[in-house]
Amino acid sequence: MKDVASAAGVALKTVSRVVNGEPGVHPATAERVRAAIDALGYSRNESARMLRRGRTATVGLVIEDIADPFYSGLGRAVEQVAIDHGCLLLSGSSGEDPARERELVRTFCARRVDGLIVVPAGDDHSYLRPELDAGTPAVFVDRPPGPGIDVDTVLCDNAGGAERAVGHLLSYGHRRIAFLGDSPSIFTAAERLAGYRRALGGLFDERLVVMRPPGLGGVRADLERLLGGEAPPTAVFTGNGRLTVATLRALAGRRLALVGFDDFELADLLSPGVTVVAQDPAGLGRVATERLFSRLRGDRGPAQHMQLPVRLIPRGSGELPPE
Amino acid sequence: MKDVASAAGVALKTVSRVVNGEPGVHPATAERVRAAIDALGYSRNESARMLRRGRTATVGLVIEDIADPFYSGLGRAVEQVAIDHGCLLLSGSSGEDPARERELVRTFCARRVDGLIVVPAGDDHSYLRPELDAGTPAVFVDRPPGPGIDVDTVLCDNAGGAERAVGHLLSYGHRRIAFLGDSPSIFTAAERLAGYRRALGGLFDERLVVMRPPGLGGVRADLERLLGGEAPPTAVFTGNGRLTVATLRALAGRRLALVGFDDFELADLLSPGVTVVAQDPAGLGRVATERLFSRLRGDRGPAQHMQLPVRLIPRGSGELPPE
DNA sequence: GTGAAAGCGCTAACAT
DNA sequence: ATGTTAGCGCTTTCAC
Repeated sequence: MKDVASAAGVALKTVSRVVNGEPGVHPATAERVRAAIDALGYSRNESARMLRRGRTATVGLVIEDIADPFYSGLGRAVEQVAIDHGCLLLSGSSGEDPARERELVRTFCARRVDGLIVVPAGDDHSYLRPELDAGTPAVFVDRPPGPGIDVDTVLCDNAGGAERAVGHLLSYGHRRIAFLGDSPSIFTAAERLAGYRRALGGLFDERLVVMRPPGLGGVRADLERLLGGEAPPTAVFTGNGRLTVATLRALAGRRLALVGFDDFELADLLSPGVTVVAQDPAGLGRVATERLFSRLRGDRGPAQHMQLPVRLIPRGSGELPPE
Repeated sequence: MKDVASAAGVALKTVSRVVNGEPGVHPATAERVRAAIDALGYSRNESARMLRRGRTATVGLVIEDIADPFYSGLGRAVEQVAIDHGCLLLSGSSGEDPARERELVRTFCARRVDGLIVVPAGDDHSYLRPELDAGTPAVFVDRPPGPGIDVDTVLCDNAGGAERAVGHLLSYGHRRIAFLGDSPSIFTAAERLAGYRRALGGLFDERLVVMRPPGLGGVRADLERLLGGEAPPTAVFTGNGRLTVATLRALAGRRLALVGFDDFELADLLSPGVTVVAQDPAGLGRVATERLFSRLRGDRGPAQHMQLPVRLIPRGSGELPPE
């Protein structure tokens, strides 16, 4: 920049004005400066700019795993909104590990990101208190923060969706409906269990509920046990996309009514097509990031808690009759 | 930091030493400093550190679309290697738009990323010359840079894979094998066409080749035209994952032998299972990023051009006999 | 073992 | 319309 200034025969500040498109520079001078910039291949050092301005034009995104289609769809939407606001995205995967989540948030904050979008892995977020107090806004997506942290949240209607899924199966005559859910420590899994239970009412039978992390081996064994027992289920409700896929693999062609939470590519091409309760991952990301930017624009109102609707997509597997 | 120093009754430099774990600080002093840090909730300002050190501990990743499973798998691997080296990831999607690719690279360079991993969208990368000369290493993945830019590349064996795919269909008795590829301006599409052609030799018939961007409408029409013509193909080779899926949708259950380039989730659950030539997206990302870090470690050798193998996974659709 | 001073490259505030 | 000065928060260099 110093070089550009002397090459153009102006002061530093004038170069700064030209680079930032600030008014009050004579067109001829501006032209001279631009020529010097091109000749020297100068580009503004954003590190210095950030330091001086106190803003980094960066949003930090902590998600579970960018390679998971649900989260990559969410991430893409976050990226798009960030770019629309002139910000770049610093991202990291927590891999469902609270310590890693915390480490990522810490690192992002040390880099002074302007704001955070977090899909939390843990349930203690007291470590965020200082950052929030220091004015770094955070929006939690897909899952809420632990107790005592009152930030904006954007969730989907987990319980309602589960209720719809199970209601759908009930309406097709099923009375024994199993639930294969993720670990109950995960917020969404617990919510979906609650919706499942609410829909079943008196039909609820805890022997038909299995909750544990996905993994084909486990799902296969669980399914064999359920189907081999006395009074086996005639339908199954799977609590997330990975469990749905694992269940389809484990079923290996056996016909069993199934509704899954989360839509996934090719669900329509399987036979039968897989009936799902579809969330809108991109919508979650978009709404959350817009919320973040309205905080960055100065919104100091109380924390907002938004819930996005889900929709049931019948494709065949959820409309199979009992036995 | 100033506050920490005065709270602990030491100089700035001593705080700096403690924060960075540099030797030469009395344990008692260090303890006092650490106490002050905790009390004040201090955390090092990385922007300032970056400015001073000239290194940002950040890798820039430019890909086509983070929501595409191929690229999100690649991105995850890049992230992992970056983290293993203490770096964070700044990422952006180009959406197959050369201008956007260039803009992302420019922005990343202005932020002084230590290095770049690029899946290029365009074929003119002369804009990278100044950055490369300035010492910012770049590794191109999945597709090579345009002419005149000699950087490390990590590609997969596109032509060889296509040859394998078509050879597989030939060995099952097919003689009229169509190729549905992406736009020929895309490097991988052109390479796969070359492999297809090489495998067919004298059987090559340009009327069986359609190359254009994916999109269900187009694929459906192309397929109808191919299958409705005189001497229709008995098999089809699809040039990437999206085209494979679009083709499966367009086929809507009609049996036609098919081998696709790129593996995808659930390919094994369709009936018949979809035979594919599988790339290793995570491998591409990992190898490329390791290459980048060896450059950052000071490797000044000539540009390396790596090629990762692909493997054919027979699942049924590629083993269907003609008609 | 510890500290003082200079400066990374930029922008904000205040001249001119 | 343009320039000068100070300083963002840190690390580096060199002195103690």
